[in-house]
Amino acid sequence: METGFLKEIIIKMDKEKYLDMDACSTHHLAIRDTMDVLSGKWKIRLIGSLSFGKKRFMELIGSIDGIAAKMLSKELQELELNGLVKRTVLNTKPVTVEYELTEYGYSLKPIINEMALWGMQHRERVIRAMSVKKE
Amino acid sequence: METGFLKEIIIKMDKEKYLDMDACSTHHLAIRDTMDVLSGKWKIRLIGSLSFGKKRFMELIGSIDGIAAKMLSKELQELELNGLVKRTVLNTKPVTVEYELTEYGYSLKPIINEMALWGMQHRERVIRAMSVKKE
DNA sequence: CGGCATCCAATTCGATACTG
DNA sequence: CAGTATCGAATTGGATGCCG
Repeated sequence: METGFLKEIIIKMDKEKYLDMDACSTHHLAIRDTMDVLSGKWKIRLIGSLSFGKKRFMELIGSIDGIAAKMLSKELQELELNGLVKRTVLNTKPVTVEYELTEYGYSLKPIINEMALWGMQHRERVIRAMSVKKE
Repeated sequence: METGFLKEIIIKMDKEKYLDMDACSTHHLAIRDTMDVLSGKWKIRLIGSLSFGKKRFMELIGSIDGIAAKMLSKELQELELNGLVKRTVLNTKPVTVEYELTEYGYSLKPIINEMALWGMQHRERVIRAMSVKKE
């Protein structure tokens, strides 16, 4: 887990990115990076939940309806790999683990706000289109 | 295809979204909407390519290295369903089809810029972490 | 409690062949 | 030219059980 953070990303770099830029759009690699970091069924909700403060593993399971332990574990690890989340093991018995957003995690705020704004506008647009369709 | 635009989104609405908001993060549904619209292996590159102007189907295949006709067709349809891309069939023989970004498509610009910015910073962060690791 | 291993289902992606 | 159809591979997500 020590070197995993780098290893995984290096693999991605070598595999299909960072080398085959075309002239059409020079930013799509960086955009994909961002999308990849946020991709996964639960990551947005996870970040949302942690944005209100530290939470333990079971608290997260309770606060995110429908998530299974395996997925929670997996997506937390991915967020941790990318430095967005900090994991702290507490000296209790049985073990307790606390998760929290890092400062770097909070740096996603502008993007997330942009996406929330556009998503809301998009939904309104869809609903408007629906009511037009009905007439 | 006439009603598909609405139908697909309505299905999504009924299935798992728009109803189960929790108190933790009230925006994650809208954020997911945005992510869903941009998800897919080629959509970002497609938008990037079309941001330089109209292109025909074969031009897109030529400008986006590695994409197969099936995927191009599929992702163009999804973008069209969401109103981001306009499709025009020209009266030629054989048929020619032109694709272009709509005004609405260009409304993604703030998000895409935000994501490109964060993605670049993230990559720099990773590279910096790598060189630290080497020492 | 906080996971991991295993197995299974669903979705996504790609290669190839075919059509008006 | 601009697709569709079909098949198969790969990735992703979920259910269950085990373990320290």
